[in-house]
Amino acid sequence: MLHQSDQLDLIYQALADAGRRAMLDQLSRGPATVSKLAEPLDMTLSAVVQHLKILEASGLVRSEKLGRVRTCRADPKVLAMAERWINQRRLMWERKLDKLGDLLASQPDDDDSGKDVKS
Amino acid sequence: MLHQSDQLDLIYQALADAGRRAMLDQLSRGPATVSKLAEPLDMTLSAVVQHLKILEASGLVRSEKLGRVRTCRADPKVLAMAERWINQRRLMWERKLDKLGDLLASQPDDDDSGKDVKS
DNA sequence: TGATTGGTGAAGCATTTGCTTAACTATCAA
DNA sequence: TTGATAGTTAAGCAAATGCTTCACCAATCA
Repeated sequence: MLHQSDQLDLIYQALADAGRRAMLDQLSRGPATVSKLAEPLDMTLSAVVQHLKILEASGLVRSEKLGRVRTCRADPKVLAMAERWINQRRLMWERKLDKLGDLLASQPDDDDSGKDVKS
Repeated sequence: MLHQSDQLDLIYQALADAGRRAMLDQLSRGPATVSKLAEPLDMTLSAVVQHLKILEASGLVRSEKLGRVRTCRADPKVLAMAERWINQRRLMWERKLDKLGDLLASQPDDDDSGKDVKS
C-alpha cells in the first residue's frame, strides 16, 4: 500500500521531465502504442519504455498488451490528485494574502515598514 | 528568460520531494525564517538551505534577508502555473472519456472489436 | 569586546536518473 | 519457416540529487 506522500513523490517526479510531459500530452488526446508515443521524441524506443515505466509507477498511465502491441492511456484520477494538492495550498495562501491586503487597506496610511506585503 | 517548459521542469522537480512539500505547506500558512522552516524537518540546516535554493530556483518561493534573518514566502502565481498545466490535460482527457462513454452508450450492444475509436 | 545566533558555501560521497547500445523474446504475415 | 515488427531487458556510463560535515561570515547580545 502506497502512502499518499510517496505517490505524490512519484507523480511530481514523473511530471518533472519535458519528455514525459509530452507523452502525457499525447495521451491526453487519446490512447497510443509505445512506438506511436516514441515517434515525436528524439530518443530510442528503449528510453521511451523507461519513461513509460516511471509514468506507470506513478499511476498516471496504465497500459495493456494485446498481441505484440502495448496500448497506453492516461488516468485522470491520479492527475486530479496532484492537482488537488497544489490547489489546496494555493487557495490557502491566496486567502492569507487577501486577508493581509484587507488588513492593510483598513489601516489608514501608516508607515508599515518591516511589514511589506509584496515587493 | 526561462522557457515555460524549463520552468515546469523546475517546479515539478521541486514538488517531487516530501520535505520540500512540507516546507511549502508551512509557508502556505504564512512566511517563515529559514530556521523555523528547518525546525520540524529531520535534517541539518545546511540541507534545508539547499532545498530552499531549489524552491527559489523554481519561483515557488521568494525570500529576503533583513539583518541576519532570511524570511521566506511562497508565490501563488507560480503554483497556479503548475496547476494549470495539469488541469488542462486532465480536462482534455476527461472530455475524451466522456465522449467515448456517450458513443458506447449510443451504440446498441455491438461487438466493436478492432474498431478503436481514435488511433 | 568576545560569544552566540542565523545563515552560507564548499567538499565529499552514495544513490538515482536518463540515456545509450546490444542482445533478446514474442507476435504476425508470407 | 523465415523475416519483419513491437517491445523488453541488461549493462554501462555521465550527470544530477540529497544528504553530511566543516569552515566561515555577519548581526546581535552580554
